[in-house]
This record gives sequence, structure tokens and C-alpha cells, in this order.
Amino acid sequence: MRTSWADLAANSAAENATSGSSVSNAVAGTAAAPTRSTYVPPHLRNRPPSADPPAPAYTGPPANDRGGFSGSRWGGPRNDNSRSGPGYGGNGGRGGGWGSRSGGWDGRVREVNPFGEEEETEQPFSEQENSGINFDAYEDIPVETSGDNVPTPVNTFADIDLGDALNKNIQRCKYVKPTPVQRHAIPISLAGRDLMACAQTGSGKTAAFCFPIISGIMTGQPAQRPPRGVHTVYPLALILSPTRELSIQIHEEARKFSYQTGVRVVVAYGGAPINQQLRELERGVDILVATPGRLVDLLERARVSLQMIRYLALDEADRMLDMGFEPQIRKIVEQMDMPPPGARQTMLFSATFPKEIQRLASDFLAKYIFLAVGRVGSSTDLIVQRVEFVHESDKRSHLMDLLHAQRANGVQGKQALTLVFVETKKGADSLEHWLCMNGFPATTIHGDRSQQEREQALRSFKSGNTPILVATDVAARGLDIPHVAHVVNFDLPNDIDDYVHRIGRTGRAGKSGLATAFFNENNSSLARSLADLMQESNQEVPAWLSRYAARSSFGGGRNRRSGGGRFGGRDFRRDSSFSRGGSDYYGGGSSGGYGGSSGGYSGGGGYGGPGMTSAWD
DNA sequence: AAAAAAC
Repeated sequence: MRTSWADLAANSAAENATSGSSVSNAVAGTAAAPTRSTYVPPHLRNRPPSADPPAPAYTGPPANDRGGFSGSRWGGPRNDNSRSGPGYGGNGGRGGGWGSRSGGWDGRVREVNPFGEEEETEQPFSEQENSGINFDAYEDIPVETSGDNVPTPVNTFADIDLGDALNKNIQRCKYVKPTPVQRHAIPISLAGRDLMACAQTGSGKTAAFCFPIISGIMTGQPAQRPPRGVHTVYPLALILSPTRELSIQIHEEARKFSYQTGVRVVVAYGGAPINQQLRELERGVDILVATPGRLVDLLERARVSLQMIRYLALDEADRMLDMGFEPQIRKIVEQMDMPPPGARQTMLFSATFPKEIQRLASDFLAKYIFLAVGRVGSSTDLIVQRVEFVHESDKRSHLMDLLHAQRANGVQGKQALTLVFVETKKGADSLEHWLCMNGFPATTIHGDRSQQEREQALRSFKSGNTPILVATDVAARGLDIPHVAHVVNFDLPNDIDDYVHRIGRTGRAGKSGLATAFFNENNSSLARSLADLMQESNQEVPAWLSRYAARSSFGGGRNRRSGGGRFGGRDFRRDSSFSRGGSDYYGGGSSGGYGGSSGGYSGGGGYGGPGMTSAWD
């Protein structure tokens, strides 16, 4: 295989040179070759030597999604190859791509530049949050780690060897230095350790798990993907998220990070035609980003096998393991063909991590490290939280007042975006309608809308076309929408963690934001936890809310945050009630100090002191 | 009780 690599690379270079097109001059081999001469990018591995230049399998654009395929998509007898070859190219890569512009088959390996000048209604990438991360806001963020032999955090990307291709993408993303969660999580992942991480989205979480996965796939052993059903593909990494839009977003980011690395990222989610997704999968997949339902479908159809999975990442992990999702996740992780904990690397990320969920999650992990990074841009001074007492019947007019005031304030430049959360799908529709009737351009996103409508609504909101988005909790988590100036909790959620996620849609990347909540007697069960949370984040707590809180706390306050303080969670293994019996969770782990004499993470040597163990018991 | 997630 190695011998053909030079030819392939030369071929690729030649193709590249003669393509003369502005669409994309991406051929992965050229990027990776200088420093890693022995490295064969995944998409070129196991390529049948006789197969290039890859012949177009069909000559016209696809009929559309209804058709599926006629005949072989692959120029050659690929599956024959798989039996005798040094490795099955489950990850094809031989196919070409559909140029996004022309919609036509271009007949060669192409990678659309995700940073590129493709016609897009969105603003240039450089104007998005990534270039404008307010790093000052990241100073003095408390960090807590626990577990065995915690790897030393890094201070710069240069401190980590992620490889040239990845480093180039980091530059393209205009990332200057790693965020706190990245400083800690990336070395942990690169060391091969399992990880449970609490960190607000918008703090660079996606990159924190994508970088090590991409790097690991590039530098790891070439995959020997086993032969199986003709159509089965074998991703090496799986990233699960609880909503379709979040999966789409993760996919978009991961594509930027993996540009010209040869690592292929594919997304699969429900509500969209499956044929197109199958087509993408068959072109090869190293990293699969998916929502659970569609993935189960693909697994049951045997179109995807998880037996080659080396990396598993759950985004919004606490949501993924709550009552509605847990059975599906267990099915995917435990009852299909995924390698067990220890045989794969597992990373769980969320901004909130209730103890009960941590206990469930520990089934998926082996000797993991717990990492908590103080909240960035949420529940901090960066978001001004207001709570107003508004009777149910007054909510609409009160919202109107807010919107009018906002309009009067005259936000210069970019139209300020307002995200309004409601409890129900019907409520979302009716509020949207009412807003539109009253002269406020609004749209809505919720689970009763078609996927097309959902994505359209999000686009329209992001672009400022409809600067008001009425949403259910589908939009509460993870979505990175730049320029959301105001989050209105028209209906408060019942769970304080949901509140944390919702208001986290503003104040992204260290910028400031405003969150207004409409509170009334229906929300009394939330009073205590809301008051506590606001207090913790130095917000002004109205006296009437404190009175509500005092009243409702007699009931016990099931809703109270146990972690408290600066984190979305605390390692449940440190809670004595969980550690009785077997101490198999931790065998003399270390405790990274925050505010302790270890000097935080600056020295890097502050971890691993066995003396700290007793502090847990 | 609602929301989300496959067809």
C-alpha cells in the first residue's frame, strides 16, 4: 500500500495542478505530505491502485432524492478488492463530489472549501464569533479536574502537536490561543483518556473534542475496515447530539477543522431525505455526526457499523442521557457493535451535569477524567439576567413593551437578535403569528415544523431577516447563533439546567448579553434555584423572588443545584454518597486546584498530588 | 407535562 502512496500523491498533485479551478484546490495529500511522509490520509488509503483517475460512476446530476442509485456508484469492483486487499476501503474516497455550485459531477476528488467564497447569504466566516472571542473574559475562570494522572494543560496550540494540516485550519478559523476547556481537554484526549467535561457551549467545546479526534485519525493506524455488507460503512469516530440543528452545526465546524486533512466528516439526521445521507456515507466516512434516531435507523439497515469506532463523543451529554434519550443511547453505545469502554475513547461534554446523569454516564467511560470549567458567557457577569413578575395574561403585551424599547434603543449596525423561549410547540406558533400581526418580523423553530422549515427559520433569524425567533427547547442547547442580544424566557422552563442552557444562547464567546425571564406563580418551583443561580452569578435578585424562593424551599427544592458556584457540575465521584463500596471509580486521583495553593493550572505540575485524595473522602 | 429523536 505504501508503494502506491507516492503514485497516488503524484497523481493527486497532477490533478490538482491541472484542475485550474477556483472551486477548490484541495487535495489532501499535498497538505500532509511534507511533515508526515509516511502518513496516508484516510481518504486515500486502500485505494485500488488501478482505479485512478476515478471514473465518474454516472454522468448526470442525480434525479433528486427520490431516486437513489442506478448501478454502481463506484468505478470499479470495490468489494472484490476488499477481500484480498490490505484493508477494506470502507472509507472510499474514490468518488468525486458534486460541486455545490454547479450541481454537476466533477469527476475527481474534491473538497469544497468550508471557509470558502461559496455563494452564501451568511456573513464571512471571519466575522463570526470565532474571530471575536473575547479572551479577556476567559481569564481567571476556575477549573477543576479530578481523576488519575491528569495530563498537563497547555497554554498555546503550539504546545500541542496537532499536525500541519490541522494547525493551518486553526489559523483559518482565526483561533489565536486555546480556550480554557481546550487547554485542558485537548491534552487529556490526546493522551487517550476518557473525559467527562462540563463547559458551556460557546467556550470552544466542539473544537475541544474535534481536534483530538481528527489528529488521532490522521496519526493513528490506517483503518483495516472489515468487509461486510456491500453498503456498510465503518466510521472511526461518532459524535452524537440531541437535536438535528446541533448536529448540522457540529458537522459544519468539524468540516472546517478537517479541511485538507483527508479526514471525512459526514452528518446524518432525521427529517431529511435519507438517500442523500446514504450517498455521502458511501463516499467514505471517518467521523460521523448524527442524531440518535437516524443513526439507529442506519444501524438497523446495516448501512453503518460501529465496530471500528475509536472515538465516541456525546455533546450535551446530560440531555442525551435523560429519560427520553437514554434507551436509544444505550442501544447505540452498548447493544450494537461498538467497542466497549477502554477499547474506544469516550468524551462526554455538557454545560450541566447532574449527579444522577453522571452516574449513568460512567457506564460509558473507563478510568475517566472529570473536567469542570467555570461557565463562560453564561450565568456570569457577562449575561445580565433580569426576572420580571408577569401574569400569564400579560405576557404578550409585556413582550411587546420589551421589543418596542429594544427597537427604540436603535441598535446600530447589525440588527439585534431576540430569541424567545416558550413551553409548547402550539404556544410557539401562536406567539409567532401574533408577533407578525403586530409588526414584529418573527419566525419559529420547534419539533412540529418540517426540517426544511426549521432550518429556514434558523437561517432567517441568523441573517437578521426575521430578528425574532420563537423557540421551544429544541433551540435551547448548543446552537451557536452570533449576535443574539436578548434571550427572553417567555415561559420559564421547569428545570434550572434548561434555563442555564437557554440563556447561554446569548453572551457567546465572552461577549455580553441580556436575558429576561417572565416569572409568575406557575414558576414557583423554580424560584429557589433561579434565585440561587442569579445570586451565584452576581445578579440582582428581586426581593419578591427571594420571598418566593423562601416559600418554595420548604418543599425541599428538588430543583436545587447541588454543585453550586462557578461550575455546571462537580465530579459525582467526589460525593461520598456515591463512593461507598467500590472505590473503582478512582484510585487515588488527583485534584487540580482552583483557588488552591497549587496555583491552578498555570504551572502544569499542580496535578497528581496523592495527598489530595483525602480531600474527597 | 412538554420537548426531542426514524420511517
